[in-house]
Amino acid sequence: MAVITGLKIGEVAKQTGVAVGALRYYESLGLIQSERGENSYRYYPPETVQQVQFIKKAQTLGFSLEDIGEVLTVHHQGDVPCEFVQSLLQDKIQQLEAQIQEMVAFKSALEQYRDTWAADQPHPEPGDICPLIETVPLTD
Amino acid sequence: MAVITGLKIGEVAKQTGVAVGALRYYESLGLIQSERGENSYRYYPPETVQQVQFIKKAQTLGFSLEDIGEVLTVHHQGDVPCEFVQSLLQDKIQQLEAQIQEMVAFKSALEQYRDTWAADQPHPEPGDICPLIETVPLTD
DNA sequence: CTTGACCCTATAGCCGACTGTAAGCTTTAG
DNA sequence: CTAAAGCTTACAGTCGGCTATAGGGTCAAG
Repeated sequence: MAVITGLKIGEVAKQTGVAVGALRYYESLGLIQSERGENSYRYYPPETVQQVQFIKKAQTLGFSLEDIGEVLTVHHQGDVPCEFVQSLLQDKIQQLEAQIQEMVAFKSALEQYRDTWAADQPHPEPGDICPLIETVPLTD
Repeated sequence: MAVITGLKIGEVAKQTGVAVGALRYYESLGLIQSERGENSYRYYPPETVQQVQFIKKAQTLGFSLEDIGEVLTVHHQGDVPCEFVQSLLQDKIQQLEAQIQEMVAFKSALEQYRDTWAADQPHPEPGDICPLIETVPLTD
């Protein structure tokens, strides 16, 4: 009879700083694995601590849990997923750049409104709620 | 007997380009109001079209429906909410600026990783999933 | 033997702005 | 008259990464 060894979920939580509920969530997504004891407790192999830290590090880089799952899939296939990670990272950088550009443009637009409105109030028309906002065009 | 007149929800939807479900949602938040017929249909006064367009314009400026609700509250109190709108706008601009700065810093960090990793692969240690990501520090 | 710390499952809630669905009335066009 | 279009309520689902809760079982210390 194989005695089940390993870390209980609270120990993994303590060693990684990740909440117990989050760990169960990771497991539900297949990011980590456990063996079950007769008490139905989860017992994690010691390397789980490293794996959870890996997840945290990847999150630091802006990777979603889904991204991380794909990286781990590549890993489980016996490959070193570094190339894949690099392409994901490049994607993230490009998405970030695009978002930044959008936000900068949007901020400029808002500043334009702010400055125009500071200069002079538009003449209100009947039915207006705020004559300032009424000057904003409808973008269907 | 007062005959109930006004626009049915589908007509408002057609004239504003806002989905019927969204209009009902706005009404549930108190952003627009209707009278009910005996058939329990909503009948909107004609100015609802303008009000919905106002909501769309305010959304264009990045205002949440909650923000817009506050603006409308000021309006219903009989005040012209332009000053309030201007202060909201200024807040949005500042939040946006802060977010942009964060994203720029984050992007730089990612580019640093990308460039470092392009230069040379770190030497893998046993248990590593991706030796690249293992170089990322844990930020508890 | 009891108490408290720990574990389990299953479910709901959060954030925002909706969309989609089911089941059932009402109105309108032909 | 009938069928389609339009309206109603009420609720579930979406997105991501969790947290929180209820109602239990298990385990270690004193």
